[in-house]
Order: sequence, then C-alpha cells, then structure tokens
Amino acid sequence: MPTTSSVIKKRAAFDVGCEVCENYNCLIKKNLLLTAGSDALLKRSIRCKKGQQFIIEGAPVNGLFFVLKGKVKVFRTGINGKEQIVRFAKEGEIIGHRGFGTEEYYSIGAIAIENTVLCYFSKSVLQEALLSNAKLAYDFMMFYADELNRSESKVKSISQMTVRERVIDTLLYIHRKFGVNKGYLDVVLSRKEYADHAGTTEEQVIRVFSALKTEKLISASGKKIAINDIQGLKNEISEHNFYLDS
Amino acid sequence: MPTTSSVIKKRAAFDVGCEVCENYNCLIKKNLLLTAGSDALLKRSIRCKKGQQFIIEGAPVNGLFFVLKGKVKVFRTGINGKEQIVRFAKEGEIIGHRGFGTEEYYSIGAIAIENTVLCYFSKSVLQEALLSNAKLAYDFMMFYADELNRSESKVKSISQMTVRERVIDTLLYIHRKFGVNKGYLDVVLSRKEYADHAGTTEEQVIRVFSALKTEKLISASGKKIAINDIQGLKNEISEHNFYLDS
DNA sequence: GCATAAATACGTATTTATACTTAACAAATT
DNA sequence: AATTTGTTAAGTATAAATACGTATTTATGC
Repeated sequence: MPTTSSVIKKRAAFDVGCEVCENYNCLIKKNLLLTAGSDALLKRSIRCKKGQQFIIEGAPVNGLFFVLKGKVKVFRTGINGKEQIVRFAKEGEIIGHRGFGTEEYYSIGAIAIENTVLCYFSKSVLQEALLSNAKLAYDFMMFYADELNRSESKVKSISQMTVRERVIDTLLYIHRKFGVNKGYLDVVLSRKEYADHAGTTEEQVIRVFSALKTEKLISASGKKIAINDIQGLKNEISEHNFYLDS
Repeated sequence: MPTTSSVIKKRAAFDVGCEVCENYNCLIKKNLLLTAGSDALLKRSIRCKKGQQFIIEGAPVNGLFFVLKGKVKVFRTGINGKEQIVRFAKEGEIIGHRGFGTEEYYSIGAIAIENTVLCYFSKSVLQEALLSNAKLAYDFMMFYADELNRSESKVKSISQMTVRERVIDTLLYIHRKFGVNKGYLDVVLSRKEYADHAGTTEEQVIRVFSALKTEKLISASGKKIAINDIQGLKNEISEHNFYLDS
C-alpha cells in the first residue's frame, strides 16, 4: 500500500486512488494529476459483477464512469426489448456520454460483461475539472470526436452491409478492441451479443459462424472464438472501408 | 457597417468577420470574442453553390468548417457508390469532425444542399484556441457528445426499424432540424436524399410517401413536404424511443 | 460425479420485407 | 421543343426473419 502524505482513507482493495492508479490511458490520470494533488477525493470506485447493469436507460444522469478494470457493453433497448449494442468498452474508456451535461436521463444502458471495477465521477466535480483544465476538455472532446467517427462509420456499415458482412465486421471490431489471448479473442461473448452488435439475430450469427468455420476463416471452442485468417475477413468488407480502418 | 477600430480588410460581402457576425449559435462567436479581440484573422470565409462538395472523403485534413449560412449534408460513400447521409447541418454547426486532431484524412464528405457560406478555421489556429480556452473546448466536447448520442441512436434505429419507420424517423429528424416554413419543411431534399438518410432506396421512400399521403399524415407538392399529423408520425416510432427525442 | 437445465449448433421450410428492374409518364429545366 | 429529373407502378429476385425440430455441448445445482 502506498503512503499518501495526507490521511489514509478507508478503502477496499479495489478502490485505488488516482494517485496510485496504473491506468495511464485514463484521461483523468493523464491530465489532472499533473496539476492538482488532491484528486483522490473526486471519485468513487464501484465494483460490478459480471452481468451487472450499472447504467439503466432512462435513469437520471448524475455522473460519468471510467472503466478501471474489466469490460463493459453499452446498449440501447428498442421495441420488444431487442437490444442494440452500440459499443464495447475496456480499461480506460468512458461510459455515460453526457454524464456532465444538461441531459436529464441516460440514453444508454451499460452492463459489465465480466467482473469490472469502475471509477465514478460526479457531474459537478467533472464539470469543474473540465472548465478549469483546457487540456482535459480537449482530450475529452477528442474522445467523443473519435467515438462519433466510429459511430457514423457504423451507421454506414449497418445500412449497407449484408448480415454476413456485419458479423465479420463485428468480429474484426472485437479483435481490434480486445485483442487475442492464447489464440482466442480476449473476451467471452454469447452469440446473442454478437448478434446485438451486428444488428441481426442469434440464429444468423450461428449460421455465419458455421460458414466461416467451414471456410477455415475462424474456429471456435464453445464461446471462445479464434480468428484464423484475419486478412481473409478484412477482404470481404474492404470495399466498404475505403478510408477508415477504426 | 460597423466600424472596427483597426484596419478594414478587403472582404467580399459574404466574408463577415467574427466581430460583426450575427451567428450567436457559433461556438467561436460565443466563446472567443469574449476574451480575445483579433479573431478576424483566424478564419476564412468560403462560398459554396448548391451541390458543391467542399469536403471529399479521403482528402487530407487541414481544418474545420462552420456553417455561417446555408445547409449541408454530411455523408459517407460505401460500396458501389451508395451514399449514406450521416447527418445534415445548418447555421452554426460544425463540419469535419476531426479537423484539428491527428487524423490524416477526412472520413466523411460534405456537400452544400443550398447556397452556403462556410467559415474555415485551420487546424493549428483551432487547436491553439481550444487548448487555451477551456470553455471553448468544453462546448466543443458537448457538441460532439450530442452528436454521438444522436449517431448511436441512429445505429439503433437503422438496425431495428422497418423501412417505413426509418423514413418517418428521417421526416421527423428533418422537421426538428430545419423546421417549417409556410407549412412545408424548410429544406428541399430529393427523394434520393431522404433514402440516403433513411438507409433505403429512392423507390421505397416514394412508396412510403405515397402511403403517408393516402393516410393524410403528410402532403407534398413536388419536393416540398408538409407534415400534417406530426403526432401520428411520432406514434409510429414511439416504441423505439423511450428515452430520447433528439 | 451425476442429473438437469441451458446454451449452442445445426437443418429446413415458410413468410415477410426489402431490393432490384423496367417501363411509362409527369414535371421541371434548359 | 428537347432533355433531364422525378414520380408511380408492377413484377421478380433475394435477403432476412421467423418458426420450427432436434442433437450436442456446456454450465450449474445438488
């Protein structure tokens, strides 16, 4: 345990203060600690079990989350409860888009897809930090601009790709986002979750996976998916992505 | 003509300096003029005729545009040249998402859909302004966060709505964005453009419009579309939008 | 370790939605 | 008047969703 100069606060093991946090992808860690010293007060750590929902669509907004450790899916629920996964998030990423703005309610839901530790910053604290630190606000802006880029890219994809292409696109996205561990994609998702991201049904995903397995492009052991020929997959959707690879 | 204290520069009529600009929705106008005085130097005004493309997908990024006057469509071109309109922009809005960042190339294209005047800010000027003015950066961030929200909402729509619903959704979006003038939507779009925004084909749009006309929900006189029963339209897609109305 | 439930992996047939094609005609533009 | 663009319609092809069934594998509780 590191000794901070001031009082040691009561903390669970997972409740790491910003000053000792290892997560240098975190915009807060990157920017705020360079100037002020007392940032430990700002945040609260929250632990989520796999499957636990920590943002509910329509609930009042009161802050913003960072993923300290773990993985999260961000979604919107449509008619008849069909869920559209708008993105996944891993360590260092921000959840709760407008947690500091004028929006009254969350327009997305978020569920931990494995055991996850979140850092929570309240609206007011964050707003103050952003307005007093131009670099921090700038980095936040860049984060959103990037996400916007990706999202608009996805709008195009979904409206122009076939189911097969969308499933492949999702596989490549997961590969980029979470990478590979021991040959398998380093995240465990159900077929339903692949479907919810690709904007199709579970059955279609299973069918496409079967075809891809037959074609030796991927292989699977239960929920663990391995990509055997990433270039082969990329080729199939390359015509859709002239300029962007994100 | 207002008299600025310093030298009067050579300017075309449309090339309005920030100091006399009437566009108080503009983030630059709103934030920067309050502090610095010499902003007229920062920007260049560019005039576009209807139909003129001023951002080409894949071209090198060197700055960012504001719409001073007029209307613009922002799109991505997919396979076989099919174009997906990701959004429309009107006075005060920003075009060219990452015009100040590290991105090398524009990932979107932009075309003026009527005669338009743009203000152009170079990458470096803008970056400097953002990093020295937290409120400006904050406002930019909010703009992108909003756009992200809308875009993710659209991802959901496209993957869960029927063609009819998507066309209605587009009509309502246009209504919110551009409003009504003399009973008609205050923008002239082709059926193709409605289709490109709704992620469908021109013929489908025409078919849906026909049906909506029969049902007295809309009426049309050529390209001018009037919404007769906005609540009726909203009802059809209300199940998809529990929480968000943007 | 075993029983049971749940998820996964197919197959196939039906229905529906959407896309594509063509053609004829109207309207607007030059 | 000629040409382009927009509109409407109808028919066909295709893609996708839906609804089955059923074996197999994988979790989970006891």
